Amino acid sequence: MNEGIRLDTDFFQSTDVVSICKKLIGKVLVSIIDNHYTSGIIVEAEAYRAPEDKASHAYNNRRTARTEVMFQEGGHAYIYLCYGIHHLFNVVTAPAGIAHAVLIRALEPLDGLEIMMERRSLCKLETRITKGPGSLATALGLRTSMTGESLIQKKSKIYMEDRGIKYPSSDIIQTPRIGVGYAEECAHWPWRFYVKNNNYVSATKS
DNA sequence: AAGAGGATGAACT
DNA sequence: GTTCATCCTCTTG
Repeated sequence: MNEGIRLDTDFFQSTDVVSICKKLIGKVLVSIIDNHYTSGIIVEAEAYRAPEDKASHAYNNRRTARTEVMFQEGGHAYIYLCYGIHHLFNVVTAPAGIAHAVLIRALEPLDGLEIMMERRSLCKLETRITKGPGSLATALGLRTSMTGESLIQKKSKIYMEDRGIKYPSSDIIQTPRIGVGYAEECAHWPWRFYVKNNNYVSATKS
């Protein structure tokens, strides 16, 4: 399992969540859940920038029991349930009080393939193992009950690291976000980044 | 107390 | 391309 350099608290404190989002492409997301080590390269992610972003759950600095963790300082996990079925994993960014977050939308799997296949009920390796935010959360064993967990502490069960993976900037594509059509003028903001020609990037609805 | 709807994915045709 | 599974959170009364 090829140790990399853990992303520390400084990485997540910038108020430029779009830049952080772009920098996360190529970083590795690791989880150690139920004693299983699993990881994958982040190949698709989206930035959410409250208070002005209508697509964010914390739009207009709305504070509820669910969104409260988004106001914590950068480096915490925000995991919530979507459509009653899917657990979606985000990293909170910016200093405390600023509710920015990055949604991880797709991974290229690295470690723990067997476990991930089992969690996804696959008998052979298919790209859909970690394609799409709900899929990757299932593959890594991430659940809404883990929302608020720190990714920074040494004992963290969820964290990110840099293993020196780099993509040419021409291979990092920037587009509008997926599934946020309700967000009016914010819907077309190009805050989604993904790796060109990567098979694990989720399909875009045309 | 009740109801609507959502940062989706899978299995269909 | 279409349908639908499925349930938590927030809003309203």
